[in-house]
Amino acid sequence: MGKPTVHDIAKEAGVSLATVDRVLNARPGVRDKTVERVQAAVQRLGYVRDTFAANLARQRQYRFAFVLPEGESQFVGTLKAALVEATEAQMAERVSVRVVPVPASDPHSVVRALNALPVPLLDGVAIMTPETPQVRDAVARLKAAGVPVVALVSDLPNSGRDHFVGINNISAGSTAGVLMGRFIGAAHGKVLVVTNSMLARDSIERRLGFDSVMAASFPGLTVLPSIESRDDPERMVAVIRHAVAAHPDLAGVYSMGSGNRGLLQALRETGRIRDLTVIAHELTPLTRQALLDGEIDAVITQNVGHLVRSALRVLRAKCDGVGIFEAQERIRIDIVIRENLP
Amino acid sequence: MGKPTVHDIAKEAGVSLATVDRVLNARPGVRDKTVERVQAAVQRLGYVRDTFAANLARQRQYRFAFVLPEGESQFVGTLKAALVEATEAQMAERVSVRVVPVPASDPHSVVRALNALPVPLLDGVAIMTPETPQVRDAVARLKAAGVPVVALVSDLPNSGRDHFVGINNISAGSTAGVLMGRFIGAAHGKVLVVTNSMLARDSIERRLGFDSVMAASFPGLTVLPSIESRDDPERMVAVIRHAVAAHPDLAGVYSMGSGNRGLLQALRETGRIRDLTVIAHELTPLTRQALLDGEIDAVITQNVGHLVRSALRVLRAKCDGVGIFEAQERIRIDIVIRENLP
DNA sequence: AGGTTTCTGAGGTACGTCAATCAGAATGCC
DNA sequence: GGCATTCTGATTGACGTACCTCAGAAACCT
Repeated sequence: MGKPTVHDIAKEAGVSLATVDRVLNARPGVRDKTVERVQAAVQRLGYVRDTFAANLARQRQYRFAFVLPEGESQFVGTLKAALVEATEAQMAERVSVRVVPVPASDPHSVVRALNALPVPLLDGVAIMTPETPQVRDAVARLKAAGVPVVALVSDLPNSGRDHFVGINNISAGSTAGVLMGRFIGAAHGKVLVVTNSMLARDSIERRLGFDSVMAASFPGLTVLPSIESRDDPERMVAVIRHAVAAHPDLAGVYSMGSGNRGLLQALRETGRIRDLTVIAHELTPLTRQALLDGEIDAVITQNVGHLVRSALRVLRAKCDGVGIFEAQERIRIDIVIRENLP
Repeated sequence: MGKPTVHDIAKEAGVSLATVDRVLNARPGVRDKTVERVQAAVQRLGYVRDTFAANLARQRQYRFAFVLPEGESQFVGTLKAALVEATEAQMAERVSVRVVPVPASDPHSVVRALNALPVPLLDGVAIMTPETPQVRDAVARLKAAGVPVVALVSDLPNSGRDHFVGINNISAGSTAGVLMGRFIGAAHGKVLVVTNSMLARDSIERRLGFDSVMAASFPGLTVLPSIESRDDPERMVAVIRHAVAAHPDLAGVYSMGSGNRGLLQALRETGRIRDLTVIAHELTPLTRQALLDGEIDAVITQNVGHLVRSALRVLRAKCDGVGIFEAQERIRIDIVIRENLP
């Protein structure tokens, strides 16, 4: 015989359909003893709610908002593309997504945008912004309003967010460190570390992981203090030029954040890009080409497709009050070299 | 207003519901001109079939069989576990899976098992077996009977399988090669390559990729002829012991297939496991522990969760006659070191 | 015992699609 | 024009669950 339905449960438990429904949907008005009887029947028959039918009957709609940094970052661009692709594929499953661009560098605008979200028309929010106390408060407000919230790419701990979809950046930094040390091979040399901003949580954590590995496993390599480009390509070119000139024994460059365009351009100018071991983050058209050209040796990345699909799955699960399948939601730290480019 | 339904399409096209249904489900009995009218309406309104309702009404059942090698291989074990996990998660989506274990080394039994599949009760088959002409024929028979077939892990080209779920093993070998060369660092040395069988398609392809990279990029390193363990741990121990003794300048070991237990044990015995750069395939409890212990330097793997989920998605898509979302189904070649262990 | 509150049963409608029926319209053919 | 054939319309009943109402049963209080 086929899968058990609510009717079978009702018969098995010796109660009516209405009672089974009340128990399954945690509605009030059922005695504890009866609840137990129903749950026992569910167990015995191995009943699983038919999500197709349930979603149909419930007229469920998943309206999500993705709060993403505006601007021309390639990483955010690929993320958005993946989001569009994923939502198109899920349109048949009643998922609709609205992207809310925010100026990530202006905390006030971010908070204003978060507070301006049309809460009653939203079933979930994914947020990718730097962590500030005000953002934490805004997230807490969303949560209080009953809207599930996931942090995307960069975590918002202590904000009450339901879930973090992204990688462990300390591990990512350690991974970069090991590759850097082993790829350089030489016993001695200097390593340059660049990022757009050391204020971002990601960069701090990556540097932490990177340093600990370098200190522990490659004591002969000297890691220079972080250089910040502050989202300014010209500044990047200038500081790189200076650093390369100042350290003739420079062996590697670790780019922790965005701004790879300026970095690569600057390194090309020095004429030493091929001799250096260059490791960057996030696979984008730019870094992909640099990998193919042999300018970048390895990219540490997270699959944007997984990121958005995981975020959507988690938000849906939170809406349904269902548990999530942890193993599937763990975003891996991908190592990409020319040979395993996807 | 909400999403358009079949009723809206009917109104828009000026036809009845029945006609819309016939067009949508490619049933006969509609004039070409009317078909076009309906399709135009679908386009105009942006109608997308509600899969929840469709699957409910259709009483769709996806009954799949996974033909997997029997035996105690850790990789197959993790694959099975992932399969169980995935099907449990999809139970609510009417997917049921039966695992059919076959003695992979005996082509006749494999073919017998394939031919014994209860075709009328099956909606799709995933097959992970070595490629032989008889297997190709059996797959062709399944296809002829209208059963979608996907090849899993190891491809079955020219068999008419609908899809291959797995990695490009030439690239996997190249990836291993680059890591081997760069991790060794030294200009000279020997590299041992071991596998259980050089008859398997995977091993041949991996060796191909590995050799081409080593020859092109690391000419100082000498790659020794492949050693086959033939699934015999004792033989593995013996040949490893011999090889290590014969080549004092051995710098690395590349394990292309299974049999890592015997390999690690043999290498431990020689006392040189820490000095050697060891690269293996497939992340299993064994290789994971070896990574943590610093015995293996890197593992090239494919995520078993992705493998089975992709196989299930593709089979479902083939059943529904729907296209697949290529980007999501491309299985990546994962590089795992201690620091980015998932 | 009476009344009040808390549970439960029975029954219905709806969700969007599939699948089937049957009658009627349009078309093609001679 | 008559007839057979091919299309089309209108209608209906599933599918499994959600959610609502209303009446009646059971338990609880004084």
